[in-house]
Amino acid sequence: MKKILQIISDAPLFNGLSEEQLNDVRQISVDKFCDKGKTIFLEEDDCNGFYIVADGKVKIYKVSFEGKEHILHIYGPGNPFGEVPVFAGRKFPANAQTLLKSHLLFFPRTAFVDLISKNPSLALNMLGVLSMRLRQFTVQIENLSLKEVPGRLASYLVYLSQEQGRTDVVTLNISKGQLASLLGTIPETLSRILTKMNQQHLIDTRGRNIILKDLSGLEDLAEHGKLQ
Amino acid sequence: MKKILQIISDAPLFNGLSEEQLNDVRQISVDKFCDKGKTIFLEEDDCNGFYIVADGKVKIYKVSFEGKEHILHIYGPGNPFGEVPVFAGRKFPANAQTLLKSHLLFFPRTAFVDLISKNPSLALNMLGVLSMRLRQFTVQIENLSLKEVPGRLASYLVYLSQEQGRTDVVTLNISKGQLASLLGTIPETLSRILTKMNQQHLIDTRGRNIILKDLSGLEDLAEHGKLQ
DNA sequence: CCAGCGCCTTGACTTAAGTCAAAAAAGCGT
DNA sequence: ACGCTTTTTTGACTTAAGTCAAGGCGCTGG
Repeated sequence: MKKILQIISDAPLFNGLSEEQLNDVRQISVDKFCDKGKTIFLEEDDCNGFYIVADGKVKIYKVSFEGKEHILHIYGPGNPFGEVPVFAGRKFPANAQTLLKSHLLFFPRTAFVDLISKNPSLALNMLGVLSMRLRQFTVQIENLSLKEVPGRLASYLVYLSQEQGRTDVVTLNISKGQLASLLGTIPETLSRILTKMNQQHLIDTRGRNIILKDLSGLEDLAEHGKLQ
Repeated sequence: MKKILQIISDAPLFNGLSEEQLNDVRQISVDKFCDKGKTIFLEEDDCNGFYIVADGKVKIYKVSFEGKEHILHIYGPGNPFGEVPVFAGRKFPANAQTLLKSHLLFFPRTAFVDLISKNPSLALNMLGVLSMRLRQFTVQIENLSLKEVPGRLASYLVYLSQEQGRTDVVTLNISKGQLASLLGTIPETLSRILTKMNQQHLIDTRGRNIILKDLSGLEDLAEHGKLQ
């Protein structure tokens, strides 16, 4: 297990804080260990703080009335989540559950707000985090409403390629079922589209490894939003 | 034209600031007057500040490769927009255009960041604004991916009913074409669904006035996401 | 090595919603 | 009130993607 102070100082949210400020942050943090599949909070739950993933993986998701699930984010080490109700409204806007055995840091609301009030750079960091989220949501909404599923998948593959720094092959770090939910579709549809992309020599799927045979073709598809 | 200081002190973003702080805010604001249909900024434009609507109406929207438009927000007096790149990334994530002749206040990036650093309550207000936006986006994504168009329309009508404080009738303050774009669909589809809702005695459309004949039916539809 | 289980794929079918085209209705300035 | 534009509606048709059901693949553990 990494030292807590190390985890905190590695998190982008606390970037550029002084040793002393980092220690203040550490003081208010509370450890929380969760097994795989543990629900951390549910939409509409009252919130008294937010979390940072120290280790493991967490999904943030919405569920429809019929029980269909749409994954909004999957967060790994260093990522904060559940901050929205700290600053507005008090209730979580979505659900959170661990995908792996995880170690979380919990930051109580009032203590954290105090800290922010005293540290302008922490406030600016948090504004940066929320702004990045808004940017990502903007892209997600664009994808959902202006692109078809093949375009969304292509966007995701291009994103993975940048994320993983490779132009030849990418590795999915989630199951295809979860990927379908992240793209706003269902496993059957995703599977059919992967098959089509194989046929068109855009990619070559080898389980969770996807060989990018035509990256510029994928970029095109991500841009235009339609297959063929 | 309302006095600028009045506009500023009425905006939620500057809620609870002292007289002196409000004056500081005023000092850095720059007036901008726009005709109807004026593009304020385009996605990917470099940003050197954000805006608040003093008077008029502004749409924030994305455009697909084929030119199809999806409206993300429509903002009226008191609403800030274009804040994301002030705190992260520097480029606007979407486009902004006036829907009416409008009066905007522009806040230059560096001066505003200075102000925030000195005023913790301003920082917290801004965190609140961004958090509310994230909450709204979460709902939008839920609507787009987990509900069908009738469900989204019902949600919007219920929202309008709360907004306007009436349970009997609501008034659209945008055209049906714009509403279609806001709901992530096209005018033809929206028109057909309005007709269906009329037939099912959920509503009665009278131009831009919509009589809510069965509000609990609409709430049901908004929840379940399917018509019939 | 095989059984059993979850994950993924495939097939046949249904359906919500988009496209294209045209008509009807509503605004708007003169 | 008139002619003009813009917005909204309607109809016929196409299509992307969802549903339901069955089968295959690849694990892990006995």
